[in-house]
Amino acid sequence: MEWSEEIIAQLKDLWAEGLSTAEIGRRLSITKNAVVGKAHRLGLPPRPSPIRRNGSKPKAAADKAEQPTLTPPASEAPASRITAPAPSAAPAPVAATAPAPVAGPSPVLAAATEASMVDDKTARKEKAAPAARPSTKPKTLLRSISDPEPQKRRGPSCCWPIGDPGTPGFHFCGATPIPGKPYCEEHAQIAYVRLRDRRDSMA
DNA sequence: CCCTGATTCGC
DNA sequence: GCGAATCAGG
Repeated sequence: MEWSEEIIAQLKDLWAEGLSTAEIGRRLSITKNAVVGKAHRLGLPPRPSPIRRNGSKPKAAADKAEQPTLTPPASEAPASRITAPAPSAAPAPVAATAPAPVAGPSPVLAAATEASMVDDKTARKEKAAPAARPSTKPKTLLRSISDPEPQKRRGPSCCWPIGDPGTPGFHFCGATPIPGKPYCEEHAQIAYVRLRDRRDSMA
């Protein structure tokens, strides 16, 4: 895997957005392990992990246990864990039960509601979102998120990866993104889709 | 079972 | 440096 600057930028971006490692991996056509591994090497902020690895050492490395003569004072900073709503795991507080106000052009709520209903377990087998990369599904999905700062320099542009990262033809969408998001409206639709249906719809 | 992220360790 | 294998919690 060639971790070009672009790819790394993408990784950081997606990581900062709170996407799951597997999700990021899917987007970049790599495995989640690669994502996690790279993220660690990059020193990206760890995510709230369900597990705590200690005590049990499966294989080797059980010898270099600890250095008793070295105990740096734990001056840990207050862990400010932002509860960034993971798009693929925790849909934003969209109006799930609110009947979409038919009055105005609000496909947003409708779509969002629909997406919210698509709960895992129940619909994961259903191809509710066969969204691949360059898909064009007229669906608007917005997410309430305190913008994680997409790009700063120059005009923001959609950074949805087109093609496989690293390959010659690879490029980013470049369209004007939704405010607060790294993707344009078109790609935000498919970017924030849940389910792993995507994986077989890719490439 | 599915998901998740973290760590280890051979390459 | 990389990431599959593995671990481990939900």
